[in-house]
Amino acid sequence: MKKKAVINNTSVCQVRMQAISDTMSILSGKWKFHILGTLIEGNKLGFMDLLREIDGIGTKMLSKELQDLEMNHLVSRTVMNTKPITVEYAITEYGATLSPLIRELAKWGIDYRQSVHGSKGV
Amino acid sequence: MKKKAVINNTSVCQVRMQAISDTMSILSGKWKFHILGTLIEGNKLGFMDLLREIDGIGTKMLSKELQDLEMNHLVSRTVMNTKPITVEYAITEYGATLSPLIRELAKWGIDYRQSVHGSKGV
DNA sequence: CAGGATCCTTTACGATACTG
DNA sequence: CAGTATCGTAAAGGATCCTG
Repeated sequence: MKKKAVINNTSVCQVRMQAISDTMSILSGKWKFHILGTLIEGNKLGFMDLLREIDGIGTKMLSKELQDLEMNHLVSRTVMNTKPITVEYAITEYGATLSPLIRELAKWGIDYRQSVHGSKGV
Repeated sequence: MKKKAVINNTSVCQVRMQAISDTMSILSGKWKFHILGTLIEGNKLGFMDLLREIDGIGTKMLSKELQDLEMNHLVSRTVMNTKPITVEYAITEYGATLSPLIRELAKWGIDYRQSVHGSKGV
């Protein structure tokens, strides 16, 4: 009985850790959350729009991260028929399932600032 | 009018990006979510317990990440009066505020597996 | 405009061995 | 048991320049 409980708990942990690893690997790096968050706000943005909105990112990182996100079906990429060509990036329906996570991430960060500013410790 | 709206939106974005950066920097690295998740499940674990539960981590990373987390008041460290000494790590009340975030992270990872296995694409 | 190619620096991480 | 010290590798990220 006890042994079984431990085994179950262990496997539950394994599942959680695997899931967290998956999410982290897909959203790894310094910029993906910023890109996704920006695309969730204002849908349909050009490469340059993103470059301007996301403070500090360069063209190399932006294009690389966008490719990663596109590969995982989190953002869509549409080449417009203009001259010179422009590209529109947008969040996909699937990518939008990350909204709660990103909201939590931002919320916690804001609360953190408050807890550091507001009181002394903690 | 229009200009003001844009400015507001921009500053809202800046706040979000700052918040996300804060959270990411505090929870950076490969292991912090795993450590926190493990401590949230079973409270009060020893160094070796964590080493066993968290698959793949080594002593160096574990001790370093635990120090980071302790500095940010997310976990507590208690040296027990045993011989040889043992140490108990636990999640703090403040660290527990990360539960929703970690749950979301794990949930999304699980859903992701499902969407990859279940159907072909997306 | 959108991005690829190149080069370079920094950091993260891991393995191993050692200590109170 | 609970770490620290040392060493080495790999990956991430940034700056700059170039192209269709």
